[in-house]
Amino acid sequence: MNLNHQVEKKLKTSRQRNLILCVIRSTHCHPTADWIFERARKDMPNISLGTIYRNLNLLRDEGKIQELRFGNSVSRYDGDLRSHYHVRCMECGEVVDVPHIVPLVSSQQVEELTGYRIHKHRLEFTGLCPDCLKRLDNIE
Amino acid sequence: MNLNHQVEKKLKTSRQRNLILCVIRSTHCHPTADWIFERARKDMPNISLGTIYRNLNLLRDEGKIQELRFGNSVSRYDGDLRSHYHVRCMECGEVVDVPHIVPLVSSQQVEELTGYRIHKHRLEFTGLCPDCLKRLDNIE
DNA sequence: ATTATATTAAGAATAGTTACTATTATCGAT
DNA sequence: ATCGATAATAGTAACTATTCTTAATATAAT
Repeated sequence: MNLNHQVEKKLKTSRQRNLILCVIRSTHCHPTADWIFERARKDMPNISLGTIYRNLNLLRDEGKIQELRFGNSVSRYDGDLRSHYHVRCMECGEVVDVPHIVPLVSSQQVEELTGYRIHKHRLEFTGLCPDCLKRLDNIE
Repeated sequence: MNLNHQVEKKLKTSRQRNLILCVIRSTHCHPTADWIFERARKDMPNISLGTIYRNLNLLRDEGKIQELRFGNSVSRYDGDLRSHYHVRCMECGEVVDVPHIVPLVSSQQVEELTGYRIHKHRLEFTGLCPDCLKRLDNIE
């Protein structure tokens, strides 16, 4: 839950964690843990899936990557730390960034309406990507 | 994926499914499958958890309930079909509605920027509920 | 270099959910 | 009311994504 009133534990560097970070930064595809695992083991054949997950959580807690969770269960990760939104295709599952959209959401309004202290919000769009749109049009 | 070009299968009524719908409509707490299970078995002691899940999916596909998926994996369900947003407490997990907020999001803008055909969007807020806020203030 | 501690690989464990199977309930047509 | 077709059920097993455990190894501080 990391509310900043606990002492930060010093992380030792590890080749595995560095590799994982490189893998994430080298793609724009918002990869899943499994995708990262497959990619990482090309460079380091006996890295383990547990190591992937543990370090993804560490990197997320350190603030070096973003974890994206969409409706359908699997986590995806993003090396782009800037706050931005995503669209996911309901057919093929592809996830892409929504560029340059201004956050139109007033957290302050929500705080006034609910009494909650708002820390963040998530906005995600679901629809059909251009390829799937075309493909489905051809079928009908 | 239900894109409306397949034949709808006719559903038969069942006491279990009716009960599940009643349970969901009788609360505003955005219950989880497990909560619904515990509540339902008071009326129908040997209803099974599989029945709960199967019917939640059926009711969702029929459009009679909404499935809410927040970051942390467990699904919650909502009998209120009107499009509305939610806030979730990062401490206790409570989920409440954000009342009367107007959807400020322009799907059309996103379509223009990404080429996707947008079907829906999800907006959810995360923060601390009034109770947890107070409790945490007392600790410090 | 030695010591203390963090990190690892491997695999078992867990949580939430879905699938399978034999039986029972529902529904439309007689 | 009865029949035949098929959906729904309870109970259980299987599955998937993730976390935990453990013994061995790597790293940083002395």
